[in-house]
This record gives sequence, C-alpha cells and structure tokens, in this order.
Amino acid sequence: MSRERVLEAALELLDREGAAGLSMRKLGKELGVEAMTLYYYVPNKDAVLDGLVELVLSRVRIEPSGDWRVWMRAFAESIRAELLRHPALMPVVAIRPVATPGALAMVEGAAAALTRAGFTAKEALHVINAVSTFVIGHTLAEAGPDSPRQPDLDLADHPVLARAVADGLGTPEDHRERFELAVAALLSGFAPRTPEEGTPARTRTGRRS
Amino acid sequence: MSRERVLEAALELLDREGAAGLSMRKLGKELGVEAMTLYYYVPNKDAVLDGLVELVLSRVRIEPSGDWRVWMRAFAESIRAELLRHPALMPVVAIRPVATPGALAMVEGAAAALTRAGFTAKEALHVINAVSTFVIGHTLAEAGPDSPRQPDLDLADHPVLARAVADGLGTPEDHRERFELAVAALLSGFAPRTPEEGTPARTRTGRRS
DNA sequence: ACCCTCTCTCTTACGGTGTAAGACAGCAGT
DNA sequence: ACTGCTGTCTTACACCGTAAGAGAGAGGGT
Repeated sequence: MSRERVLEAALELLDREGAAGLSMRKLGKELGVEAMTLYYYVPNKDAVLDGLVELVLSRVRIEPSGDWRVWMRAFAESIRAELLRHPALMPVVAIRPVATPGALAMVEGAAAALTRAGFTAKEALHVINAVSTFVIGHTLAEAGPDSPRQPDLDLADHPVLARAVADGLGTPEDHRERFELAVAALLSGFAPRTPEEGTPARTRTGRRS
Repeated sequence: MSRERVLEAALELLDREGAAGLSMRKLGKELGVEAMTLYYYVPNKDAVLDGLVELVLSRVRIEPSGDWRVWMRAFAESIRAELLRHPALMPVVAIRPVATPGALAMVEGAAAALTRAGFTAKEALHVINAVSTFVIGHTLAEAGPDSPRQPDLDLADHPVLARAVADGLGTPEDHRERFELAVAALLSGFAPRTPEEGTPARTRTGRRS
C-alpha cells in the first residue's frame, strides 16, 4: 500500500463511477481497507484530487523543437487527449491550479523555447496561458454532461442553429474539428516581435484577407 | 417566497460564503425558513445551481451589429465580467452546459449575425464555441484559488518564468491584458470565406508577417 | 527475556450533507 | 361544515469527510 496505489485506485474508481462515486469509504473498500487507513498515506480528500490532477497532467507530452506553432498545437492536443481519457476528472482539473514542480518545469521548458523563437518571456507565458486555458475550457464543454436536449424548442425557430446541426454540429468528429480549428486560429493570432528560424506565419484556415 | 427569491438568496449566500457554504439548510435559514420548505419551490439542489448559472449568464450582453470582431470581443468581455462578479460560481458554470431558451436565443442571434458577415452556419457556431469556451477556461484560471506559491522552488532555476514574473505576470492588470490579447488573437484567426460589410481583417497585435 | 518504539490498521464518533415521507395549519370554495 | 389546496414543518435515513485514539505486529536495544 502506498500513495501511488491509492491514487491509481482513485483514478480507476473515478473513471468507473464518476465524480460522485469517489468517496473515501468506497476508495478504501476498493483497496480492501477501511476508510481511515487511507489517511495514513494522504492528508485528506483534497490531496487525493490534487494527486489525480497531477498524475493525469504529468502524462501530457510536449516536445518544443521546430516550428513553435506546430509543437504548441501538439501540446494542446496532448492535453486534450489526456483529459478526455478521464472525463469525470474535468471538474476537478478546472478548479485546481497546477503548481507542482513537474508542471512548472514543463512551463519553463515551453516558455524557454518560445523565447528562442523570438517571444518576450511575458509574451511566451501569455501564449502558454492562452492555449492551456482554452484547452481546458473547450474540453470541459466537450466532456461535460451533454446538454439536456428539449427537442421541440431546439430547432423550432432557430434556423441558423438548425442548419448547423443538420451539417453535423455536435458529433464527436465535429468536436475534434472545432478544437483543431480554434487552436489553429488562436496560435495564428500570436507572433513574436522578431521571428527567427524560418517558418513565417503559416496559413491554415484561408485567412490572409 | 418564490423561486426567484430562493435564487437571489442563494447567489448572495454563495458570494458571501463560497461554494462550500451553500447548503440547503443554510439557504433556508437565510430566508427564515426550514430547509425542506425550499423543496416546494425547487426540485433539488442541482436545480438551484442550474438556476444560478442561468441567472448570471442571462445578464451577459451581446449586441451583434457592426464589425463582427468588435462585438464578439465585447461579448467575450461581458461574459468574463459577469463571471468575475461571482467567482464561487465558476466551478458550477464550468460543468453545466447552458441550454435554456434564453441562452439558445442568444446563440442564435449571434450566429445569425455571423452568417450575415459571411460565415457558414457551422463556422459561425465554431466561432461562438471557441470564444465562449475560451472565456470560461480563462476566467476559471483567473478566478480560481491562486496557486499555492512555494517561493523557493518557484524562481530557483526557472529563469524565463522568473523574468516574466518580474515583468508583472500574475498581477490583476496582467490578467486583463492577457485575456484581451488572447481574445484578439483568437478572433483574428477566424475569417469568413466571403467577407462582406467593409472592415477587412483588422490588425491588432502587430502580426501581418 | 523484557520493553520500547515505530508502522500500520482499525473502531468509534461527530457534525455535516441532500432529500424522502408525511403531519399539520390556514384558507378557499362549495 | 366539509373538502381540498397551499405552504410550512418535523422526523428520519443514508451518506459524507475526518478527529481521536486504541490496538496489533515487528524490530531493535538492553
């Protein structure tokens, strides 16, 4: 028994039963142990949740080399992928600012790479902040409980909405599509004051007035 | 006594005591009434939370006329402003998809305006989705509990981070600044296939390679 | 052999939660 | 006067996080 085993079991329980199903007593039962025993390995439930967030987010991959827009996009997609693996964790992730050493190191690495691409330190963190908050917001909407459709009201006199739904809005592929579109849009809106290493402002969604 | 009074009292209690302080019993006490009485006006606690989200979000203003990027930005800022008025509501907003008739009407209005600016119905909803999920994600990070600074680890060997903090990262003005920057970036990344009504792709952050 | 200390698990208990079930008061209509 | 509706209350249940401390077992020192 160890903090690691507790966290693993907690994550599994969370995935299986949802956020409401994760209680200290059930978690104890899962490990064949009484609830209070867990408190030997973990100070309280909040610490378990923090640990879960840390655990999941530590699996995010980032490889800051080459065109910064390219690896930033990969970074965004990696966050989204890890989060979508554990939808019930989303509300937890949403509230908890991650300040673990690992996360800080990751941010530092990305920021350093961005400064190498011509950004100011502050600008670099702006970019990182914009991307990560966007990803969390978007994934939150994606993974949350699907909106309770009231099928009469929906399309009645909302022609544009109706049109979009008919075009496939709301399907899983659509989610992915609009995520990628939005990330591309967001990244295309940032640029270092003094661009280095080749790759000038890649066109991607047909802008360039 | 009415659903409205219950919701008002709930919002006030939430603002005053935080999310953990909003319980049916305390809410009852606030209204000079026993907890169970509330269940005459509201089916359950989740409905109260839904009502709160609806209430706060219904105050968001949107005026879709003129340059779409301009009113979209105002829309984003309006969402942020209303959310920041009730920080304790943020975790609640984050989870609950809003599908009330009012919200739908708002979305429809914005989408219609965007199609008038040359967007496809689906594209229009992509833009709206991108902006609103971004605003929620960003405001969540902003309003959440500030990260527990461990002052030794922070700047020790993270030079870029240290540099950014020295430049004012993390201050309230910085929050606003990076919000506006990111929204501008995001919006500048979208464009209708067939732009109409004058205003071509406004420059705002010095891109234009 | 003894005892001591440390590690780990347990039991018990407290004050809180959301809410189901139903009793009861007051008032309206017939 | 009786009926039925509206609004409030009481009681109760199952669950939660966790504080406090008891007790089992192992290991080492004397």
